[in-house]
Amino acid sequence: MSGLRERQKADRDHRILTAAAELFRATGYDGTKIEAIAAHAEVSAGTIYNYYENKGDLLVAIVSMEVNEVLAGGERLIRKPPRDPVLAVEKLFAIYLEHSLFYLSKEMWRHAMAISTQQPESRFGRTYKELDQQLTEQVCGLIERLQVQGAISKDVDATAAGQMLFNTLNMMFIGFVKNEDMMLSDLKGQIGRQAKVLLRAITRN
Amino acid sequence: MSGLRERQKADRDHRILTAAAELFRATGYDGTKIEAIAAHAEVSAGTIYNYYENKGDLLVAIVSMEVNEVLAGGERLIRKPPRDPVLAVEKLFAIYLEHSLFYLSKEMWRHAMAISTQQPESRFGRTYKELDQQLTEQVCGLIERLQVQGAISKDVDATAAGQMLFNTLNMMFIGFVKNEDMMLSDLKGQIGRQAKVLLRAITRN
DNA sequence: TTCAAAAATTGAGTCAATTCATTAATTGTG
DNA sequence: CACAATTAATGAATTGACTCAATTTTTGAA
Repeated sequence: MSGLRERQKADRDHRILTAAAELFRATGYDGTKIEAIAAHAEVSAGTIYNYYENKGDLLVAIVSMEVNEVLAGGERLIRKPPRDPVLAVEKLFAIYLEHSLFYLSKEMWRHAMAISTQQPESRFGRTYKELDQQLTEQVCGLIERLQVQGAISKDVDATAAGQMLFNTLNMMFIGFVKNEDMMLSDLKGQIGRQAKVLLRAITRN
Repeated sequence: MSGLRERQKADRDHRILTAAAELFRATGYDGTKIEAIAAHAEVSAGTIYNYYENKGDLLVAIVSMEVNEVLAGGERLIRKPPRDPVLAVEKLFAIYLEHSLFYLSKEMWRHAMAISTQQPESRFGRTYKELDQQLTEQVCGLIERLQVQGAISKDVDATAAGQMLFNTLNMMFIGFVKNEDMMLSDLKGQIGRQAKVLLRAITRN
């Protein structure tokens, strides 16, 4: 198999994605013309549409990389989480947040979020939602794990608590990417403060 | 000085806004061409741009109406809230949610949210953020009120709790407008479930 | 009433994403 | 190797938001 055609395709795909990632970062999402990506990738504008449905679709590939790496990191933590729920959640969220700007700029995140809201039924929207769900499940998983370990009361609705924590993270993260001046440390502080309210209330003492 | 010019301006503004609201609802945001709004309002496309910065700007006027009416409703409740925190929050959120589709369709909400994310520093973005903050403050206000009334423990960080509750509402509402099949009752159920986790934990017994 | 300044409307023009008919490259078969 | 079928690249054409120079309307001072 791996014929010339397939190699060329993979190569073009890679060139397009790389060019897009570079240009989005350098000149912003709106500031990056499809023609510019095409020129950078040494293909024609039309060709890009053979590989991606539309401009926004180019983003989802990058978002997916980001989130998948973050999920893997989270999985490692959950295997043996800190006993203290506040600490455990803090650590999980730190993994998420510290990786969040590795491939994506704040501006790119803003556009990714916006598109996923605008078109929840597009390929982009569905993929984004799936990634979100995986993250939510991971947080719920941590809460359950802590319940099993006896750190959190068994009476608590772990799924509801996990969702609430993830929602809080998500909302604050949205605020973070909307505000260019906000630092990662500010964000962590804000999330920590709110998560504590819930976690203290459900921690067994 | 209610001269001819001013009356004409107010009239045109009204016609444009009405036309936009009608067409957005009927044919969707993307499906509504500026030319169509102009034709409906009996002005030229160019004129619309003397009244609104851009297409999205037309949405913010509608969102503002919606949220301002909702805030007024909330204020009335807070003056004498139900003693039980779960009930009080449930009731406040019900006011918000039941009004939410009065002027705006789900699709319009999706676009409003998307634009406010995409361009947080635009007029639209800033207005949207302000409305959000007012709603958050109202929820925090309710929690404080319940603390004063002795229904919620004084140890609790009322602002953090209020923000967390509003974030939960907001995230679930985003999910609601992203899912055309979801009913208002489903949404209320989901929010109630999550809010209860926090509220039960901080209610004095 | 007249008319110059001020304010507003107009629609043709620009710009960039996306589409699609045409052209070109690759493949597998005889 | 030749060549028909398949697959993919191309760029000119389309579409729709937004701009702006030209034109029209309104104002109010003389």
